[in-house]
Amino acid sequence: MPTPGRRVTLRDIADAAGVSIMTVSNVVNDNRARVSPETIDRVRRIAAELGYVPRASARSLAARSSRLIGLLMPAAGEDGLMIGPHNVAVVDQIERELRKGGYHLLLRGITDFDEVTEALRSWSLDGAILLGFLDEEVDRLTADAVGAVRVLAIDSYSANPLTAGARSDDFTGARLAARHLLDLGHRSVVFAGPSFSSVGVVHQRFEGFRQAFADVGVEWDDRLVATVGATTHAEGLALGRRLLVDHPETTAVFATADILAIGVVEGLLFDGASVPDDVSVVGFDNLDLCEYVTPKLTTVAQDIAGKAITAVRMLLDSVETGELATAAVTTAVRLVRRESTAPVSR
Amino acid sequence: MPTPGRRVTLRDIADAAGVSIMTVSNVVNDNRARVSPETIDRVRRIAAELGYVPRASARSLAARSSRLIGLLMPAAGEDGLMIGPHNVAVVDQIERELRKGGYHLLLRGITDFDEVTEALRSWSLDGAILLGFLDEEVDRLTADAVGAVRVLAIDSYSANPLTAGARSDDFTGARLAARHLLDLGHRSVVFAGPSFSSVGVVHQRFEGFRQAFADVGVEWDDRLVATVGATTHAEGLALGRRLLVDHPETTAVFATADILAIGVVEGLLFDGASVPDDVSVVGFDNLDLCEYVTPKLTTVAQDIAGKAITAVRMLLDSVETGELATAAVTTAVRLVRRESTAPVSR
DNA sequence: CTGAAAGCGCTTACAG
DNA sequence: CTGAAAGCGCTTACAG
Repeated sequence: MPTPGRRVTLRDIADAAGVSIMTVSNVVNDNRARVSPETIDRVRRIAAELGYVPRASARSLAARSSRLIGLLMPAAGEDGLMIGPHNVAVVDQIERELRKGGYHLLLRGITDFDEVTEALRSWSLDGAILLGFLDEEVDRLTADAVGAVRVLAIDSYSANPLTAGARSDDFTGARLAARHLLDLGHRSVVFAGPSFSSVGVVHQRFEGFRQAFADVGVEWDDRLVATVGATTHAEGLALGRRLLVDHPETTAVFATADILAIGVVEGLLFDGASVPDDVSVVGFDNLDLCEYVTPKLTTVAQDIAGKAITAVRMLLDSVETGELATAAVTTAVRLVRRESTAPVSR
Repeated sequence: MPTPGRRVTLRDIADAAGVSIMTVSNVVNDNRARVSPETIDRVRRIAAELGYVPRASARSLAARSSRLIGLLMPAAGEDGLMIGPHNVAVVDQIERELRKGGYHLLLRGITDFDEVTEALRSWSLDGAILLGFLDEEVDRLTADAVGAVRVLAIDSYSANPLTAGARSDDFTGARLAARHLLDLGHRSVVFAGPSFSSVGVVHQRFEGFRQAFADVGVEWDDRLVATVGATTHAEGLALGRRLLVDHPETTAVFATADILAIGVVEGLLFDGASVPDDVSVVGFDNLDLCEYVTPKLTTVAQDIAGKAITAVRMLLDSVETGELATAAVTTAVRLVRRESTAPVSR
């Protein structure tokens, strides 16, 4: 039983076992080679009896390593930080993978990118994962700013060598989606997504989309880009409603996110168009949601778990070996055909 | 500029400013009364120049307080920890509210409830929030297990005085939903939800549901309880498909979660029934998803943000005053009418 | 208003 | 295989 009022320390165990503090430390840290088996057993038993839990702060201070990994995400003032189901799945996987490796996760919303330095240093993080930042923000991260903390960005196309991480094969995903529509006979295909000047992911998807047209030797009309202010259901809805007004010849839409695609579908239906009979729609992400809506959404599936797990492994490798990852790792994507796409009928 | 290779400490600032470490400490911690204005200015300036960031581990070790709050959630082996959009919204709000208060969030999945003790102690957490545990697990938490850590449970009906937290008014929510259906003329209303022997939230919803029938003097047939193994779309779908076989007289369903309700709707539609013409369906939570499905789901809206913010405030109050909250706080709910409910037609 | 000293609980060379 | 000592970077009484 722990002494009431005070927590059990190495000292208590050392006294009870008649050994030095450092021997107890060696046992607790599994430096087996340095202690005799009998001592290990005795110390172990006493530690368990006393309900010993090491103080992470003391450990962290003395060892200059915290086994603490930060997960940093942009946080808008009032909107909070989870920018939708995709990131939720990523966070989920990251937490589990870290826990498996004996690390803890510090979750931190970042309002101003300059807070990153403070966030990285205050808890002596061993490493940090950047999720959801713009490439240009990631670019700005200097060796000075990160100090000894290993940093890795997910879904980033920044060339910053400090942050090489994991991302999906966005180029191929969009190419598959567009090719699917082309194979169904569609030629007037709208590309719907946020402005991609600063978002590498969207830019890659745009390039993959165009590549599919080049692959089959079809000219694509640049005017069929539909830019949305944000990747939201509401923006998709608005886009869907004006789509056949702005571009009456449209027979298909590729949206850079499921949530956007679902809004587009609803907007089209709202004004009497039929999906997929009049217009086919393809999304990106393969959220659970795709199965719940009518028609079920054809989309590009990312291997979110694979991406997150890869990121964590890269980071922990880097933390444990001291070496930086040399290049970003790309995880596979695949097309998932459902009910929102059909052969062109016009 | 920080000395390369070594982080700036109080010592560095003290030397540069020609004062003692503890004076710097006082400045950094805003103990203004104890230092002259000129000294404060000088120390501040030097600290900023040097890019000083306090080491949280050293601070935590010395001060016996960490400004670190744990968020503990059940984690299934392979399924990860986020049990759906509701908890996501809660996590989001909690993180922001903690950050506003100058605290950090440690996110931790719990595989075995006994890990809670270790989780609470290792990082010298100032407090912890329990999200998604069973009442019986919360019941088991002893003063010994929590030690000096303030603990608070969200959505718990455990009577454990150590964990009094915040929850929605589940009773009233279900009562409103059932009353809505009764007002539309429905009498054969199925109650669909997980087994509620051990889940207080579901139990409360069941009681509120029955209260609505009592309110209007209508007898409710106990056989209309449909128990699902888990609150998932798949379980809802299966339930929806067998509903009119098992209970042909059913004209309405109240499900304890939106995701379940949406599955039920799809199951009903799949077998040719119409929603709401043949069967009305009401959910619970008011997820964004309710707006995306067809028909849009009538549901009970929880004030998720309010619940999360209340929880954080209660916890920080308790941490800062040293006093335990005396009772759980209940946040308001309201009925949101959409397209999945209509007057009874049979 | 300011400082010297002790201590928070651990790990890390180093010596035996 | 085991231990004494120093130190990680901070805060906390205490004394002036």
